[in-house]
Amino acid sequence: MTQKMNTEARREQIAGAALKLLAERGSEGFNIADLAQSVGLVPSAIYRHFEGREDVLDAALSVFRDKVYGLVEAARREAGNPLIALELLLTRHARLIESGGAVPHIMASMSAPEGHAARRAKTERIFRGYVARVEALVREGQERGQIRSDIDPTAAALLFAGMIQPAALLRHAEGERFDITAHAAQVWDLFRRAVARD
Amino acid sequence: MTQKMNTEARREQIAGAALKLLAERGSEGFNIADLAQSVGLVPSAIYRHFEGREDVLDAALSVFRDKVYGLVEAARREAGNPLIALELLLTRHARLIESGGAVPHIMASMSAPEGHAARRAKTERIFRGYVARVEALVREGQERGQIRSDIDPTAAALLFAGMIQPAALLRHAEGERFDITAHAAQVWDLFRRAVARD
DNA sequence: TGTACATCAGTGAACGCGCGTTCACTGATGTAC
DNA sequence: TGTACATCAGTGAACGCGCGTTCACTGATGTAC
Repeated sequence: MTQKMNTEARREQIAGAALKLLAERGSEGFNIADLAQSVGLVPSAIYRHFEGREDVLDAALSVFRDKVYGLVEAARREAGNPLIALELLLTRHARLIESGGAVPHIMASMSAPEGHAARRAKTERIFRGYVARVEALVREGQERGQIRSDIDPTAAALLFAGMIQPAALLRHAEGERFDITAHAAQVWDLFRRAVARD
Repeated sequence: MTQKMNTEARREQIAGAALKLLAERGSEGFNIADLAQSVGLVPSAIYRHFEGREDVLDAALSVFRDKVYGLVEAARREAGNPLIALELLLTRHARLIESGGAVPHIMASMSAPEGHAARRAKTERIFRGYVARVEALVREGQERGQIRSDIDPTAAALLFAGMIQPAALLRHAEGERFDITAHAAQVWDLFRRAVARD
């Protein structure tokens, strides 16, 4: 028998493993049997800690949310100003995708209309929260005079969010041959030229 | 009994209906029973015209490809110059999403790693073909002096592809309240400023 | 133009696989005395 | 510190539903004569 763990620790472990599987295979390919195996358990053991598949997905989404929001916070904290924070954030997104984080893929897969309505709603809430945080950075940049004041912060934030999305798809398609970090740098130049003052 | 049709006509009809369902529900939510019902047939009748579910999805992807490539061609043909062609293309993407075309959603759903490898490969090929066409427009713009020559056409094309993607997600989340056409106009301003000469 | 026949799209019942979920049981862990 | 007991995480067999797929049959359509 696999080593026992108290249910809180197990929940966290399972939710983390679920997010990893989700990134690799999407919500359609995600199944309880593989999840259980990835943490060294038997499928039925999952039900000691979660009510069911949907409950696991919900927990994985929470882990995802904390991770992504944490990325924004870290960038804001570490950078001296909003524009550099955005650049740093983009670089880290690129790195996350490179290491298999598959952020856009998770977003798309979880917000797909086939799933439970609650799951979709939560995914969309997470996305809106992300956009709102980027928007706040843009506003701050405007106040500090780094970003042109005639720009709509929402539009800029959505453009920012879209910068890595297509690249992630290409990355999947072409694998190693596609250099996502180099791409991020080039697209950042374009973005900067679009929004920066001067 | 439903009116008989020759198999070629039925195939086209079914493939079109499949694409519509795909846009509404994603590949996970797509099932043979609903597809059959949407064309007024019984599930088993689908197998008169297709080898199986995967074959239907393949046909739907072909319809999708022709539709999207057709959009690019039309924009190029109707516009006087590359920059206007891109603007026109963006507007039409926005309109397509508004009317439920769900382009980004189909891309994401069909390229998800859970499906048949062949299906994923085809989706990625379609996407690359799309990017290549936009890239060609960018190059043409550079030759004509409309677009700055120090810009990497691939980066510009990928940025272009990303412009409507996040908006599509928000559109799903917020529904009518989110004006995708207005968003497209704002983001176009940003894009134009990033790539246009002067 | 009318009749006989072949073809083939559409039907509905049945099958079977995958997979999420349940349940009675086990045995490890930690607590009470 | 040692023993008895309660708790609870982990197990494996079994169930059942959804859904893609098969198959023998039907009857409409179009062609040959």
